[in-house]
Amino acid sequence: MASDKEAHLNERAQHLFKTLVERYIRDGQPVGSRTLSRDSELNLSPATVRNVMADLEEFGLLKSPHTSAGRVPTQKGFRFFVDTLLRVEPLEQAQVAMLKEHLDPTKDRGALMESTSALLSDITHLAGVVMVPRQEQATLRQVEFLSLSDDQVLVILVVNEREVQNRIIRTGKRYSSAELTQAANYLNERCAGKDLIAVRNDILAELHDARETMNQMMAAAVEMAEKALVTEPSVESVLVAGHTYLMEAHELADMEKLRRIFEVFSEKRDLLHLLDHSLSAQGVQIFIGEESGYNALEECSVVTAPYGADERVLGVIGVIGPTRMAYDRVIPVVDITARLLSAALNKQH
Amino acid sequence: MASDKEAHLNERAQHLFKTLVERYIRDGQPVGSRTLSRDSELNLSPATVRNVMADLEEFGLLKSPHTSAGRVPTQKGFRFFVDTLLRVEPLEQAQVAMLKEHLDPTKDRGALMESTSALLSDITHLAGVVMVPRQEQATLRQVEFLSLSDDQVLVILVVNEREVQNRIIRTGKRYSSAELTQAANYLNERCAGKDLIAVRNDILAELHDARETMNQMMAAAVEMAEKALVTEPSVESVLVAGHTYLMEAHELADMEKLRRIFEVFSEKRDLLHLLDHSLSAQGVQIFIGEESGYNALEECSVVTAPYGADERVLGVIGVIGPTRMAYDRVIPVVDITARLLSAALNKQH
DNA sequence: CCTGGCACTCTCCAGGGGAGAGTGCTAAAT
DNA sequence: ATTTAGCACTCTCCCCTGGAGAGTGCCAGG
Repeated sequence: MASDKEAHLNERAQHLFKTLVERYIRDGQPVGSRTLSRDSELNLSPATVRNVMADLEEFGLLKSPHTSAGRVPTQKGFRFFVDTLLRVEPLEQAQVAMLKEHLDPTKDRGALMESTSALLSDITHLAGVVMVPRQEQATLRQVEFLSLSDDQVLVILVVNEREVQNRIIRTGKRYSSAELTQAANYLNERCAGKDLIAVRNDILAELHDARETMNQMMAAAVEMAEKALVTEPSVESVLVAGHTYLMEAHELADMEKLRRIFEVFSEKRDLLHLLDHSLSAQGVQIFIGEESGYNALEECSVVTAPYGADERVLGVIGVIGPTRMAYDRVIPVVDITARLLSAALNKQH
Repeated sequence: MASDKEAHLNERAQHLFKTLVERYIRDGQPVGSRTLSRDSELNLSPATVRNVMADLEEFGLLKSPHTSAGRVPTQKGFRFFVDTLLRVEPLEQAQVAMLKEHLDPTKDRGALMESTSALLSDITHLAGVVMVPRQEQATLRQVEFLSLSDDQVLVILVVNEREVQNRIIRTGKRYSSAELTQAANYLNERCAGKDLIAVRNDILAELHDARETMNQMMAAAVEMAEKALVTEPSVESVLVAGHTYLMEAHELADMEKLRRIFEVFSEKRDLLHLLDHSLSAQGVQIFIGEESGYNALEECSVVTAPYGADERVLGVIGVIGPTRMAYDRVIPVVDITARLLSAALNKQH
């Protein structure tokens, strides 16, 4: 078993492997035995280092691009490095302060999310992504109806204290503005403070149980609430910033590869699906290469962390960059940013 | 004078130039005398064609990448081609139908704008951009206030019939929800149907003229209206779609050029500024290469058209792609799309 | 005024070394 | 038994070269 063998990697091999990966992350070029023997402070001859490297290659942690080109970590190698060798640097105080300043709880949610993705990419020089809260976890605060034309009504929902959603629904008949106000009042009294899902279930139950006993006003309220709440969460639920940083990455210089990566960014569906995996995780999660499940990202890594408020997970933030990224710096950035974002959201009451 | 000389270009030279540009737009490769003599149906020998080409080069309409590589239109050449030689093809009926279907007036404005940029890029295989209406030209329909915390109030503005804006303002004191409702009623009665700018001016005038005679309620209304309306128009006022198409363009294969172009897309300010120029134009406008005023776009062309509703220009749509683009197809697409978008917006009452 | 012919120029590509980097293996040293 | 030095070997990279191909400019003749 490979994992057996890994367990048998002696101290020295691990140390050499670690310095090799660190060197590779710095320079982006295959590391040879001579370089490595100098870099590691073990005073070993290149020949000895070569032997160890051969072993590491055997274990699948290293590979060489070609016969005489030094060695490069494999994906498995990066995984091993991240899991057991990596020691992250704590974030500089100045950067924490900077993050705090920008993640100002008085901003509305949209602005907070924008700032977050921009911050992530600015600090890490990678692409920053933010999955914004899904609507299901939204508490209704107030609802407002406004008649537009014959059969169209504009619905304004205030949810989660400071977030406004609006949508246009088609109703069966024309409602007067008095009727609309009444319906809104009815819903506000009855449902304010409830989760949107709960509201919807209530409404459907009502529709089913008491159809005949409903008065005109309730009927209107029910019809509109039902229509307004079935609308799916807006697809606009992923933000990407700074993808141009990826164009500087030497290992992604191939236009075709890059195009496929950018296409993942445009296809928000895929990105959402990817971030979904991290929703239930505890803290920072790392997907190396193919682990993300997307061919287009086979030379990329994704570092994510969930964020939330009131003990409830709301969404995921993260960073996408070449597999060869400075994990020791990126991980704390994503981690702290998620915490500060959560804190900001928590203060929004 | 160059323009003098251009005027003296005889029929034959113009014809040859036109076919050369068309050929170059098709293939993207320098056109030689032999090819051109075959392509033009003039039955001229390559040698004759060469003489004409030498003249055209003299006029600055053509240039050759190097001694033995055929010729390519210059920016000036493209300008001449577009201005006086180009004959646009009318759009296929199927595509018009497709556009009509997607530009459905029952969508809200945001969705319409999204669709427009997506359609532009899908049809032309270039980057589609849409400048969304600036807020100044917004008619207030209804306003709503909601108390958030001690000194924060959520303001919801319904403008232009079906568009909802919201922002959070800080007030000097805490208002009760009764006060807020009163203030909202006051404003709704007084200002519904007016332009936001006008509303703001009204409010400021009121503040100045009658400070002492104002009652409590009016004071609240005025304070909030003032705060709510000074907020600048959202920076989110440019949409870009399909920029990955540019990665397929052979002449933009250089990563550095491409990065600079993509940076223009990210810096919405620049893009806005560029589109601003077209706001006052009548119909389709074309910027070739440096004419756009951005170095990053020196190998690109921009084709724009303003759109609007009720005789009023609201914004600009357009397409950005390599200078070598199929103008005869792109121009009508941008033109018709702008018209259909305007029509859709007009129907939104 | 057009055309055929011709010398010329320039790119592109394939092939050939040489330099440099790095490896694997073996045999000696510790 | 592990480490090391030495050596042959294998790649890539780069530069050079030479030939093929494409296209040009110019000139002289139709």
